Amino acid sequence: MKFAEQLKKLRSELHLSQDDLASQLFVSRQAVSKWENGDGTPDLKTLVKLAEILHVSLDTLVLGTKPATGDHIDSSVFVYNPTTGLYERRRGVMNFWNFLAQYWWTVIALVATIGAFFF
Amino acid sequence: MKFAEQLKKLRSELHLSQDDLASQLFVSRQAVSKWENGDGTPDLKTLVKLAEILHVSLDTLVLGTKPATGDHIDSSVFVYNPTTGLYERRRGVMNFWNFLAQYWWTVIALVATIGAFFF
DNA sequence: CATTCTTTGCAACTCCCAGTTGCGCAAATA
DNA sequence: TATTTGCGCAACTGGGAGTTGCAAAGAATG
Repeated sequence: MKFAEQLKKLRSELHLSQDDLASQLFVSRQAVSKWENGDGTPDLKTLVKLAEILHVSLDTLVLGTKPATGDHIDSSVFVYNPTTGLYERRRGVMNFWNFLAQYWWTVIALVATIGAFFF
Repeated sequence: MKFAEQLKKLRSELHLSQDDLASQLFVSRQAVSKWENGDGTPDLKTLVKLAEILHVSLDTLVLGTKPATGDHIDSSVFVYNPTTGLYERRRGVMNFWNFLAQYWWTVIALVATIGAFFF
């Protein structure tokens, strides 16, 4: 059971703060602190999200063991594009404008909906 | 999250009763029943023991998949800073809600601004 | 140096839910 | 028919997962 150390190690390797993790997991920063200090463990659902964020298998995250090498695609790094039918390397950082480029319709809908309240 | 089905499947494959599992895990028989019916999840410590008894990896038990191969650092989450000479963290892929979590104030401002046009 | 900002740990509290006990119900098995 | 095995559901309880609040050590910034 190397979860605590693994978490701290993997998190620092990604240059993430406890706060960064916490916000992505929708828990408080102190919760993450407890996990790393062995003062508690996350629930299963959160644990799965953690493994995704840290890009490791559950076995690596919890036990610190290296998983057997396989030849399948890591879904956390590649995303399936239904249009092309291919696995494509995902984008990196998404800034505000990248976001708008992809979700402009959502924003419009949001504005329209909220705007409706003012009439 | 296929834990419930996986547990039931793996257990029956080994011809074990819920009672058998429960006694090995030092929990009540009904606890195992809840897990299989999706009415709850075991704690992390118990989960690890469960994977051992069932002779499967945590990923197989929880996700129904083989352990991920990509237990490596995703270089796309780093950017090189020529000034500091260091690799610094940058944010990964954002989904809609992650975005809102960080830019909710911007969205509010945006809505307010656009809304002003209607008055 | 003084002053913020960032990152983290610890104490105290709340309350949710994992686990328990108890009961009932089908199927086997004798 | 009785008995055993295997399982699910309702009701309850206690521990701990998560929270807020406070404080400290470094790192920036001026």
